[in-house]
Amino acid sequence: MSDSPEPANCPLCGRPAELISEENYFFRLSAYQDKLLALYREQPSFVQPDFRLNEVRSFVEAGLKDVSISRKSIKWGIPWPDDPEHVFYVWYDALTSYMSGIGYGQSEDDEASPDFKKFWPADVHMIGKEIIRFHAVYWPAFLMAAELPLPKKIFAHGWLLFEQEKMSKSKGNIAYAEPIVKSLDELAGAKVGNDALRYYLLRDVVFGQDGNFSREALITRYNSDLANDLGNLASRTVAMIGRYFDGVVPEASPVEQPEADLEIFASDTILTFREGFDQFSFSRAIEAAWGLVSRVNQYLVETQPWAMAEDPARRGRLGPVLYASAECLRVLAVLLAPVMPEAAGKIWRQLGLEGSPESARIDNLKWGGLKPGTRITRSEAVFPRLDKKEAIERIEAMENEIRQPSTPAAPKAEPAAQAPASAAAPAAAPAAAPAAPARISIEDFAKVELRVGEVKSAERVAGTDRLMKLIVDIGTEQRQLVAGIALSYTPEQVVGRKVVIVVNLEPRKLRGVESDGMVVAATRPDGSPVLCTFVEDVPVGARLK
RNA sequence: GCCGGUGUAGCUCAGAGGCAGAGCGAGGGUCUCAUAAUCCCUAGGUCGGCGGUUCGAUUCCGCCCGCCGGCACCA
Repeated sequence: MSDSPEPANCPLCGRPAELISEENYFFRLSAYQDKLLALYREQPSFVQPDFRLNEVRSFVEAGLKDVSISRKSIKWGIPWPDDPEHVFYVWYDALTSYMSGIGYGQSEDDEASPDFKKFWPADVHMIGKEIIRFHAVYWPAFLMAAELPLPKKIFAHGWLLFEQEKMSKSKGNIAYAEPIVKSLDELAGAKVGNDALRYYLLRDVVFGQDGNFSREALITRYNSDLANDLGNLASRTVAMIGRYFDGVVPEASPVEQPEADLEIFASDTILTFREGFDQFSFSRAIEAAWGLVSRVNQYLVETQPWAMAEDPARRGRLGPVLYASAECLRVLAVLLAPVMPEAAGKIWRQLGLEGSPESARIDNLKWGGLKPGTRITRSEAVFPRLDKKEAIERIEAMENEIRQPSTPAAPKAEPAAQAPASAAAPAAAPAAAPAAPARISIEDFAKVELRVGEVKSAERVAGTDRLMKLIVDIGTEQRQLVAGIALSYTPEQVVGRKVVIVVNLEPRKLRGVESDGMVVAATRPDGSPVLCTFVEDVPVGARLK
């Protein structure tokens, strides 16, 4: 078993781990170290963001161990060819499903599948940062071994933190999308919640890095960016065309300098926006779009179309000004369709356009697509303004409702820790099992000898974060053992404490220090340990059962 | 412990060897087409600390401190 050592208890379900040994097949990952390093060197964009490439590279440079890729003790799984006793184990088959899912290996001629030909090699694997190693190291090595083309890029996104903390089911600090979306929809009286959440996350979080979710920031963005800036721009533009041109889009010419400038600004925005999306810099792309929103609002104040309407001498300018504004809105609807499909559609329809903004491909987006003579229709606000306090309270109330034990079905989403749920399948292995916790017999339990011990001395193991060397009196003798408790305790805090010791565990060296036994501790959600203690006094050496 | 990143206005962050910037929030003003929205003005912040290079550093180098991430370690 050169695989990762198992913890004493399963961190997911808390059941004790069992030490077993069995024969496995291995993949010779060690043989690919140089080839992988060459890949990273020649194709630095293979792993993104770039700081992840550094991590991956240093992992590989530290030396690769062969990986176990089969199991004998598991019944389910893909059978090993020519050895029916084995099935493939997680990563090997999970990663392979990227290809089998699009037809690879489904016929004699492996590469004959039209889907496989069309989609492989993938342009990008979009994954969570916690599985970068499997996608940026194992997976290309597997593919090299099979002499298949590698995906062009692995992009690892970050995690979403909740008010600066990692989201965790046991802490109950998870932001579920559903109550947020529903609350906003209800308060606004329109379907704005989904768009608002998507906008907020893509705009506020630098994609690739960890982001922080806060309800207050969400509502602030909603009001200032969506309601005040974009929503109001749509409202005022459409209203003026309605009022001054009976709802018909006016002629675009004659164009004067301000309109010409605006057109250039809009065209630049399209380029910047596309660039941002191409590089997965969604926040930058959206920022650029809002640069245009501001620019048009500014343009309206500068040109003052409402004054033109009153002034016969300038009335001729009114049409081109409103046309330019409306055309910017159309451009924005196309750009923002992937971010806010609902709102983009609403703006599109208000402008009287056919089809949908999604169908008007960003690649083909150019100034001038709005036809004079088109009949617009003013309808309800795209993003009605919300009362911040009320909105936050509403979201919290709805979240609490969902957490009620009366509706146990509500909390779902297994990978609680990482918010943007990870793409591939590592969770499949642990997640598939917990349905029926395995029971052990009393005899099995009796094999574990637990005794009360008293800590006589304690010192940190130099050069480690968590290790502490303890001398513990277990009644019959004094034992030296190494415990991973230094994150939570100082040596002074544990000396003299009574603790629970597993005394009949095989001795093992940790960082070169002999450890004969194990201290029993619970694990907090953040991984820090809490020593097992007694409320009443117990004699040293007492056996637990 | 090793490796990498980061520390800039109340908040979120840009930035670049030579007058410190944006958005939000806050204060003041303006317009009235519009969702009490828009637009304009206002932030005097030791650009984490200490040294060094330089005519000149917040921007380059070194050390230190804080925070974040990766690896080792968690029997």
